[in-house]
Amino acid sequence: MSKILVVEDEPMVAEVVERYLRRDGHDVTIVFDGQSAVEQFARERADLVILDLMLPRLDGSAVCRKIRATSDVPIIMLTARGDERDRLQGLELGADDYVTKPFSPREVAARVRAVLRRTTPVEGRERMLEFDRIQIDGAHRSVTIEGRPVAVTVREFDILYHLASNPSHVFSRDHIVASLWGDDFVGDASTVTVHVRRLREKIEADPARPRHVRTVWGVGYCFEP
Amino acid sequence: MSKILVVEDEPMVAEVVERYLRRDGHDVTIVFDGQSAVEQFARERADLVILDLMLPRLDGSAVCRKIRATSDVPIIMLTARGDERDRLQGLELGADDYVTKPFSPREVAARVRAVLRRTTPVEGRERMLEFDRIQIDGAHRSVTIEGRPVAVTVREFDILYHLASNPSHVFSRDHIVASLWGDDFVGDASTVTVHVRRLREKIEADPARPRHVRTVWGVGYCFEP
DNA sequence: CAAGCTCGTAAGCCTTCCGTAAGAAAGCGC
DNA sequence: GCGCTTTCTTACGGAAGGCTTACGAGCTTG
Repeated sequence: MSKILVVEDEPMVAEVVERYLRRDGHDVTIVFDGQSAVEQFARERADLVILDLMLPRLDGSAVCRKIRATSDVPIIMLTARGDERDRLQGLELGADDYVTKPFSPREVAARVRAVLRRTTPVEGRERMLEFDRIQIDGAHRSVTIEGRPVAVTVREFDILYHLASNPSHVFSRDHIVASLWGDDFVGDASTVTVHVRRLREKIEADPARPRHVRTVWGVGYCFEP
Repeated sequence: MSKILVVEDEPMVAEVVERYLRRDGHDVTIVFDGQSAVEQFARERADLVILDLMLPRLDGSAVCRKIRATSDVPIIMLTARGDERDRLQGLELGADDYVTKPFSPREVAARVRAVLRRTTPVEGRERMLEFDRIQIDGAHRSVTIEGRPVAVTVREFDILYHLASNPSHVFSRDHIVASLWGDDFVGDASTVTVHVRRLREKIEADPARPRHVRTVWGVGYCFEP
């Protein structure tokens, strides 16, 4: 989904944050000190930066300034405590949001979603996904295969869109349910199976040997162009 | 559904939480102090731990550290508001989620569902391991050899990934079983042998003379790029 | 209100995978 | 080379996961 650079010197913290962000479908890179952060960002622009304030070699505020000198990338600061001075400093430096330690990784993931929603103008849910054989129009919620329009239902579209927005990434049934139905859905994840079945019936040439919506045994489904 | 260990010294709170979790179909064990928590966890691994921070005998952060030393089990912390936050600081992010008192049991149950949903689908390691001849993609759970995709099963992938994440390091069969199946696996370690055999059949040019997954006689297996 | 969709659930079937056991082969010490 | 241990190889029954189908509930449409 988005490329995120995490700058955090505590490996355990970095790893947990990474896990949660990956689970949201992001592409995560981790560096452990300020100097590496600046170099990594110069080498490959990220869509969002998560930046610890206390860092070895080059501290967070300096990193923030250096990045801000060349980019408007959204930055989320991790500050040591609920210290007002840190917060102000962070916002002054041009951070978009801050999270104070101790924090739950879940909270960070939520902030990331919020910031991305804010900074990625409407594009998120209405992208046009185009592949050789199949086009998926997020704005019109329509699907065409080899130029032929195909009628899919709401659920079918959501699943297809979700899978196709990260081609060849494997999503478990549970993940799909959580993403599309919400965390409070009480039902069975096997309902996804049925929707996928019906979806295949419509978009696959041979539903028994699916080409686009693949089953990864024991794991979940993935979309292949 | 899942085995949950609740560590909470206030019997009434513990009981209410238990009732709600049982209603979700979980298997609940309750202990009332930190020392018992560690012992109980050593005796029988839980799928998730709910851990009060204020505990007699051994406090929550110490319990968390002890558990974290041997396991990645998801932990949800119960913390009192305000004054407890400082103590959490030393704890950093050993926990996967926090709930602050006073809380509704309903909320705890919801968090449990959310955390389990996040942690159940295949462990969160998703690094890309790239070598000259072979690439192992943790996110896609796919393996390619000389550009050719190879279909491997869940177990085979887990073993390969585990070996390849430490190239040239020798892992004993028992170690592999413990890491991938969990300590409570009752079966024989020879099952690893069979999986390795099947894996070689897929990724080795000459399975009888393996190049990547080597046997170290009397010790175990190791991966060589 | 009837007809038509869509959705979620349940049940049975089928495929794939897993763990075990048992004999064969290979490596090691002597 | 000989006995011993460790690993390889193979086959098989059971388990787990996925597929398919059918059906009833809820909604929309005519």
